[in-house]
Amino acid sequence: MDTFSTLPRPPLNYWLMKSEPDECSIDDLARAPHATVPWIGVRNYQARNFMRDAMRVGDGVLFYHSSCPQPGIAGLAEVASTAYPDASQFDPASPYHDPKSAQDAPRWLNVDVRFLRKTRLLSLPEMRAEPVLAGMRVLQAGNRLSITPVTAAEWQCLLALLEP
DNA sequence: GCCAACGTTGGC
DNA sequence: GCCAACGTTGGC
Repeated sequence: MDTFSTLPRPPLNYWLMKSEPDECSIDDLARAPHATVPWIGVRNYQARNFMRDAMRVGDGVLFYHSSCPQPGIAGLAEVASTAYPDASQFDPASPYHDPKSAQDAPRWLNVDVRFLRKTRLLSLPEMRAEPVLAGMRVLQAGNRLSITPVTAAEWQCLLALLEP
């Protein structure tokens, strides 16, 4: 019997995180140093709060390709850090520059995301065909939130669909 | 290019 | 604090 199995342990969470493949594709993530990228550029308070308040190291991440010819889930990743100030908000040369954010009170945060593996491209129509996934935010019309929570049931269903 | 959805801005 | 106008996202 595993002695450690009785120790209290915070449950992991699951997330879907959108990335435009022109900006950072699943292949870009795989090739990044340590196969890890800082998830910079989030400028939405709800998405920021997910990173700040709910993400833990080791949380599962569905890497989603958005605004591209074949939108859908392209790979699996994991949360590799807790949230810390997003440096790009203070860089005037960055498209993510926020002149209203102060150095001593950073408005925007990011976590690091680490590559786990590429999957086949799981398309939106395929996801819509699964009743278990019907409630996913990414399937709702007009959804713009770039980070959304995924339930354990949705996660299990998606992993099964992604089996090679 | 269209358009639905939704966050942000700014006048009052 | 309200709310109309505007801008952005993002699938189709």
